[in-house]
Amino acid sequence: MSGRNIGIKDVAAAAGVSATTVSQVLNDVASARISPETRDRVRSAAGQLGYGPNSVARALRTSRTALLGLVIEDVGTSPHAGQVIRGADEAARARGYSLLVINTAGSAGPDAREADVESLLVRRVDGILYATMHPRQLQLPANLGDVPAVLVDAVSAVGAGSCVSGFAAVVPDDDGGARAAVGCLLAAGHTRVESIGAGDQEQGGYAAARRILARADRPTGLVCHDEPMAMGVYRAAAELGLAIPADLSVVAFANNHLLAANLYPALTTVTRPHTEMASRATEILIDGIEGRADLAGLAVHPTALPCTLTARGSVGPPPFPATPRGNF
Amino acid sequence: MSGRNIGIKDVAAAAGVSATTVSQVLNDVASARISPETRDRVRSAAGQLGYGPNSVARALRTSRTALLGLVIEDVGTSPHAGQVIRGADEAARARGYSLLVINTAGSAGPDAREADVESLLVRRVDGILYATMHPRQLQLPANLGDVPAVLVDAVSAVGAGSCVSGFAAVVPDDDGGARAAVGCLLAAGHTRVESIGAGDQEQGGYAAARRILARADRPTGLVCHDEPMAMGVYRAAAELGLAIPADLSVVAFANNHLLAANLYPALTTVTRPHTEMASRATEILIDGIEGRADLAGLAVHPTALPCTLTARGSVGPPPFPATPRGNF
DNA sequence: TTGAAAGCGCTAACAG
DNA sequence: CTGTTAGCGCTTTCAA
Repeated sequence: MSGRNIGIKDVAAAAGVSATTVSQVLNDVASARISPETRDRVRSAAGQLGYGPNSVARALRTSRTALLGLVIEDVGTSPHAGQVIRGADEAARARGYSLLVINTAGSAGPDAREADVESLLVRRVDGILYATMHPRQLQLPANLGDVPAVLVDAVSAVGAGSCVSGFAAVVPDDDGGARAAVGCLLAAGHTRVESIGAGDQEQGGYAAARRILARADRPTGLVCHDEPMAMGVYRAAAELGLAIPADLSVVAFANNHLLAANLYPALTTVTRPHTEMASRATEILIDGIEGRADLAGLAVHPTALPCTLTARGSVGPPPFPATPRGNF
Repeated sequence: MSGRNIGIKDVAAAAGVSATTVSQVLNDVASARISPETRDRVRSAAGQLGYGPNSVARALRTSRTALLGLVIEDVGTSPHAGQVIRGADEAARARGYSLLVINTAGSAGPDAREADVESLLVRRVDGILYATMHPRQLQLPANLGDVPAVLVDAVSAVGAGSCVSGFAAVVPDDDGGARAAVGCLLAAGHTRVESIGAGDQEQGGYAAARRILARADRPTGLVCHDEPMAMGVYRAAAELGLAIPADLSVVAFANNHLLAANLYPALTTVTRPHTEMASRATEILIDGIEGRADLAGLAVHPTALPCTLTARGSVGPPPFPATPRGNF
């Protein structure tokens, strides 16, 4: 029942004051000297009537919408787009902002990207979060510069090196994540650790894993760059008679909790902090909008957030003696 | 450079006409009689100046924001929240609307849900899409009724039966999906088909699968209610020496393409049409907002959209003779 | 300590 | 065929 159609002047009438006073009381205007009694009267009248401000009118007047645009790649395909949205939503809400979300194809060209941003600018968003699904350099749409903007998971191709025209960015500390992955294998006692990655994607890493694991000097620990690879490794290991983790330990960069937890053995993962990156980026953006932070200054170096190692069942001590068992 | 700060009167001045004329030309107002020459002059002036309408001012004037609220459960946890967002985004954009997205915890109580909706109402959204992550009856927040609303993946607990207070809803045709799942097993020649579902969730269905597959009269085809169960079945089968699909065929309700495609053998799935449900719901909602459809009328029966069977590698003909091999 | 007045940019009656 | 006028609900000088 909260009256969506009663306005400031209804409250004013009910409280026996002017609209100005209502506005000042309800917005806690610092410079306004208003007696405590009046304040009470206004507030209770507002409460009584179920008054809620009309954010559209306010936006028109102040030219601030408290709307944040979120451009996000491949929502619905990528497993972690949702985490980005959640992080941004939480942080935005905590500071009184709302999220205008727009999906963009990872494959989209510059024109389409510019149109996506434009559709947010038309809405007069106060700022834009630009999230990509894989950490990378990005050719950004030119109109992104029309409002404060922060990148999530990507760094500006333009800004790299030339500190001047870049955007503030929040990225995962992949190097640290890789160190953590290798480190957990070393800590378990492994000495022969390899990684299979970007170049080995046929059949989700299965072929590469077959090749690697068939070698006499095969590694006892493997770091995978994503989930499909880990699954390929599991399959290859099973076929070669190698048990995980008894004969082979596996760690993977992965964000699909559902998958990692339900593999057998459950997959030890390094996860990128998508939710945190998004909420951090959102806070930076809002600070920038509100003049609490200098976005241009922050653009010089991206903010890197640590990845998290989640130990599950796929890492154990190396076999000893470390002789390949083969497929008998 | 599209001038975000040049207004209708700048265009009017440039074209030598009044603001009214500009507004009418640019909005193609049907009742306006304006000469073609004037129209041209206005349009080219607008183009020249890079004029874009101020949607905030327009919203204030017309009390229509062209904003749709999307309340969505467990973004970031659920694998298909993204698909819902994508479907809604596409449909909304196609009709000139934008999406205000808000995440809500699946576990949230009525008060929190009401607050979530309230935060959208404050923004003066023209309508709300309310998406849950599992098809089910739902206790809806009371204030959802304040604007046109359509449910995605859920039906109103209130509206069930009593056609009066319900909301229009778009749901998956799970029955049809189940028939398709069973049907593809029958078509492959199976005669002993079972399903493992809601009651068997410990260890993702692994325990249930062990039990079922150990029986002498074990089924040769299994329908799983979700991905973790399918993974549990794969594991149980492997341990019991049952090959998929030679000894056991598996179909699962699943939306995680990444997972299904990378299991070995790849998992045959029945997928719920989340993207289509969302875009359909969005269209219905917009039709309702624009007076082209009667949402109350649609509330009587939810719109059910068909699930899709994707044949991958986990279904084959049953073993013949169909004798259990056991674990020798 | 409070109120009157102006105006954000736009649209919609109504007059010409 | 086109322009004038009013006003959406709010904030913000400025004056009282």
